[in-house]
Amino acid sequence: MTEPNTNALQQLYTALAGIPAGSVVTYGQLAALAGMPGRARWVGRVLSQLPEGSQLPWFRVINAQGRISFPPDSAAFARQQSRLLAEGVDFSASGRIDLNRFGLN
DNA sequence: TTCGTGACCTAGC
DNA sequence: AGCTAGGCCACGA
Repeated sequence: MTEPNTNALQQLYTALAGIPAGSVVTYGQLAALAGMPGRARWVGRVLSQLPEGSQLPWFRVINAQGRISFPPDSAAFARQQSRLLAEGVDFSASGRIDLNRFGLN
C-alpha cells in the first residue's frame, strides 16, 4: 500500500510549488503545509536531496530566523540569495529577511 | 543498537 | 545577540 511518507512528500512538493514569487516560507511552515507540523528537519533533508534541475522554488525556503540556511561564505548561499533578490525579496543589512512581511502580514 | 550529524524550531537565560 | 537544552527524524558508521 502507499506509504504515508510518499503522500507527504507530494504535499510538500505541491506546497512548495505554490509559494508565490517574491515571498518566502520557513522550513517549519512548509512542514506544516505538507501536513507534518514539527518536521522542519525532514523538509531540510528533502530539499538537500533535491536534484539540481528541479523546477521547485527551493530558494524560497529559509529558516525561522529569516536567514538562509547556508554558510554566508558558501556558493550555495550566494546562489539562493541572488535568486531571492531577483524576485524582489528584501534583505536587511545583517542579511536577514522580515518574516513579518509574509507570515503575519 | 548506539552515536554523531544535519538546508530545523522553540524556549530560556 | 549569543549559547544551551530539548524536541524532532533520517542516515551512515
